[in-house]
Amino acid sequence: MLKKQYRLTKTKDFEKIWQKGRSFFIKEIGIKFLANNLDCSRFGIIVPNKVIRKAVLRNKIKRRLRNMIKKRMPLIKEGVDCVFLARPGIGELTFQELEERVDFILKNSRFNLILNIFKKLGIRY
RNA sequence: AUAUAGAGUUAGAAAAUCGUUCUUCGGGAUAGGUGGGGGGAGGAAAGUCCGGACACCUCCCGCCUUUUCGGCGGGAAAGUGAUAGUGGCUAACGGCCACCGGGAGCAGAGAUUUUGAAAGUCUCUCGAGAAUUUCAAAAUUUUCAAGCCUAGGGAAAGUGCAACAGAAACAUACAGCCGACCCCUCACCACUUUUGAAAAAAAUUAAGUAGAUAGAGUAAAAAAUUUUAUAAAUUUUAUAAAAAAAGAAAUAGAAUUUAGAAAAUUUUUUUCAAAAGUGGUGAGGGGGGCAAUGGUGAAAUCGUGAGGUAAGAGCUCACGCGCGCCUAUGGAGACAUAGCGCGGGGCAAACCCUAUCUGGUGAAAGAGCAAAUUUGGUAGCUCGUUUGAGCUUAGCAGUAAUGCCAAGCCUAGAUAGAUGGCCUUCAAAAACAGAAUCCGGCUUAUUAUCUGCUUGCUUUG
RNA sequence: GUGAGCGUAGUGUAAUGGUUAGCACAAGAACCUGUGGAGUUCUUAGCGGGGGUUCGAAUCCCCUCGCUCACC
Repeated sequence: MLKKQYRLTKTKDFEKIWQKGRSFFIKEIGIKFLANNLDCSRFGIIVPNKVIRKAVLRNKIKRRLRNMIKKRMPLIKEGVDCVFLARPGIGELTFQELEERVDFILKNSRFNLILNIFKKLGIRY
């Protein structure tokens, strides 16, 4: 789990992001985000009941996404609220495949979600 | 020892690292944060098919306080819905336990049939046949241990339903059978009565006659007289009785005597004809009796057999089945057995009736704190919330479900919702699957391991 | 968490407990036409699954699977 300050907990926040946020979707996964006025970024994960029927699988995907986010926390820009949305087909992916998809979303530099610290440091990501 | 329907147990372990939640401890003035220790999904957490706990609300009753408000205790009429063998268990249940009834039916056992083998017996054509017994196999069938299935009140309150087929689906009609009973018609037979005809016999009358013939045969009858009696007149008369006269005579009557008809009438018998009546037989019709027969169907007035009857029928009997406001015995009871009686279709998972249970709403119940913004209240936060119909072990009661009691233990509590990522070893780490107020059941999904009541087979004693 | 409804050929849909589950479109074959379309004729293919009640179940009852909707 993320710490509480990095989590989105209120229904209103979700609604706000859903209405005003910008989005990017691929087949298995999508992301919506909106700038907030805080120092840190907050994250939420949505795995709808209709996409995955079984509760065990649903929890598993949440756990995996949480872990991935945790690993990439330092790379992500501050002051953004992100909501990850699972889409049909995500249940058949392995851990590595899901990791690739998440990286693909985050790397999409159109929205400058990932900081350019790597470039500054000279590390190739 | 092995296999096993069914039933039950367990649900990974150890190690490293990154990370999460609850709790506890440390330093710290507090908060935030940080460090150490400990705990952290299931047998189904699932489906939501039932039942309860808990909370509030509605209505009614009682008590307390009271102008009211309110507090405590008890209860749920109708309706709706549910349940349905008996007894027990339970907080409660549609659950569980034990039993009862019903069903299907494996093994086993019995019976029948067939086939084969063996044994002795009998027969004769002397190498075949016959039946019997024993053994084995197969088929059919009966009874069926253990185990399995069973929503199992009421069809002797009422309504309703049963396609097609069938005469007919619960009401007795139709076809049909019968000809016992009643009525009518026809035919035949028998009997009785009446009438008529014919024949025969007998009797009566005719008639001891007619008529004919042939005999026999002699003194009777009558008259007169006398006597007696009676009656009337008084001499006599009448009647009756007796006696005598009367003989070869009197032409001695063919008077007498013997034999002897017919017609007619009546009766009986027989035959024939007609009418009426009675009875029988046969045929037909109507009334009547019957529900056996009708082959269809899932189901046909209980089944089979015998008696019985005009024909038939539980009409009677035997065996078997069913039912009961009945009796006895056994049982706590369902019920069982025996007797007695009845007389006998199905469906209530069709409506319905009976009995029992059921007031309503669900954690989005409910209680509290409370920002911007003073009251109230909203956002939000906290509680409810995991010490409970709890778990483990032992003892006692009970066939069991379960209950009582003792000791020990505390064993998830999240709230965008906690167990994951990477990696090593244990052979393989898996299947179904994730708590959301809690608990008891049911149902469904599913893997591996273990136990082994029962049963089968084998071995040993 | 609570409540309601639905499931029938490839698709859409009908049905009183009782005929061989009907209809339309689609699919296939044949005919027709110079060819195609249209048309005509024929064929294929079905009650979500399991169990029960009943003589008989798509229909009644129970369990289950799947789908949809409503409340918040």
